[in-house]
Amino acid sequence: MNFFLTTAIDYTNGAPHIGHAYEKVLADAIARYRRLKGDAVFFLTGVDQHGQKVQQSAQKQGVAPAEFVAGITSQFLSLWKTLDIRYDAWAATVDPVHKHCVQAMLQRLWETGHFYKAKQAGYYSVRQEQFLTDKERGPDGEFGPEWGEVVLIEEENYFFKLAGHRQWLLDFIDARSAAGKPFVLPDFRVAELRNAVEKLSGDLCISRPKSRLEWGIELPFDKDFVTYVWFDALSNYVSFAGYDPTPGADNAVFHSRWPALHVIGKDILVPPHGIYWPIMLRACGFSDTEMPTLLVHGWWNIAGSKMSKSQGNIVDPAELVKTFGVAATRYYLLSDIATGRDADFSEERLILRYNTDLANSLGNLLNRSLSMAKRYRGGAVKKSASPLAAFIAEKCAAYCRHMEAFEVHAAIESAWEIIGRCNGYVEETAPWKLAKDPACAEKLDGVLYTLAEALRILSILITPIIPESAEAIRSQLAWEGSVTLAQCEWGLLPDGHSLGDPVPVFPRIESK
RNA sequence: GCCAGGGUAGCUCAGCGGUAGAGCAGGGGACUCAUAAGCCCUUGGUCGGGAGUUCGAUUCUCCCCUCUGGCACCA
Repeated sequence: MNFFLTTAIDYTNGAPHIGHAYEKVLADAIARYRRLKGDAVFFLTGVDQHGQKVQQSAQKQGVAPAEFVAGITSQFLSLWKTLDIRYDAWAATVDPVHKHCVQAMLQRLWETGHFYKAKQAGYYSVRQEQFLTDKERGPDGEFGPEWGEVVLIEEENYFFKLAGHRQWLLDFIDARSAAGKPFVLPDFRVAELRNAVEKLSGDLCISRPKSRLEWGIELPFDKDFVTYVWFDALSNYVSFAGYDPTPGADNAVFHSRWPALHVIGKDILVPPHGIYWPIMLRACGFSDTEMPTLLVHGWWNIAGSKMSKSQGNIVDPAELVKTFGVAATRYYLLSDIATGRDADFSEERLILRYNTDLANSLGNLLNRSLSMAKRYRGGAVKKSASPLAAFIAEKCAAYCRHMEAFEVHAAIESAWEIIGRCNGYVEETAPWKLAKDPACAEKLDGVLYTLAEALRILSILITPIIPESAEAIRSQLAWEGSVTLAQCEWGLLPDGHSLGDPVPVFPRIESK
């Protein structure tokens, strides 16, 4: 089965923060799970490099936009490497492939009458170089001093007709929900989107005159304009998957991938992904069955409040990895938040979860198991049946169910129930006592094999969460078999298999 | 103002008609294979406030307070 998932593309105007990192880690975990399952995964992520703010920031630094963007982009690329994000394609919007696709899409929609040119009048901040809406007005109804000089200007722009699609979109959203395949996940966000669609009025401005913004993709039908924001950003999901918008084009490769699961933050559900995107696709001729699904995640708050530059509470994920390691960072981001909801970030909590779950529970289980196998049997295990096999199979099934529903935190819990059960099993069977009594030799063999097998299976289950550590565990188990969900079957460790030496995979973080 | 979702143990949250659960933190214990890890037991809550429906409500209904999103509006 083919599985296509994307993340939002990050705006290259500033350094990545923990929110960017969370989204990619979440998507990566889902992608890795589907690979384990045997799906042909196409995982697309990238950066949004055009636009006003980039142009301004570049100007401020006295460099060309392309150069500025390359610098920030490299920060993202290096972070994804650090975090073990394994994507299949990289969407950078300055890419010529993307540019061609966007222009072809614009041309097609222009020719089919989805755009019109109109005069727009409004309050414009010269300093910020943007139109202001009533939202920007202060409590006194005036535009605050942060906007500088505000003038009323008129400007011609191109608009995308949205209003005519309102009823279709409502029906589509309802139909998907009724079919048990909500357009938006978790489904509590469907109501929020529906609400917004109900109130949909007016069209979408899709251009900026070059006199005001040069750093963008030129409209193919009017050289004086570049396209602004959404036709540039959203279309990355199709342009980098091989889509050719030209009517009648052969899109076999693209269609083998599409439709996608878009992993996005709650801030960009309404209106871009929930309204503009499906309408853009429809205008391009996509049918209802060719519409994507949106997986909307929540935010990490810092000490209860939003992360923001002005509050100076931005958490740098690269720094986090440097201090605590990839495993601690990924594990924390995936386990301490319920998909779709918000959570509170704290380093204390990260350390706690790491020490409790990784070092004490899983790490110690591996360490004590290998140590006993080595001490009592020279590292060799004898294949045998286990009283834990059924329990483990049950938890594997629960793990899969949760992963399929993108409830990664719940899947992690299922895996950790196996660890808890194994640690309890060690206490119940007390191998150190069995080892003293030659009559218990067979029983001891059974316990040691059970622990080794459980750890082998666990190493598969945690692969999507902490791939590097999973590999380290397999290496200590000296297991070189393939790593797929099918390998979670009990009893694949051969009779007489020789385990490796115990070395702590998750050294405790000692905090003062 | 409107829509949605919260307010349950010190903390993070689950439960959702029969007077409450988990993990972590706190307290106690037995053990020793292990990263002073693991295991067992345990303290702890008038389930935001009020009214109603019910034999019975944390769980359903209504009102209020409060938090979080989204939308709208105004001088």
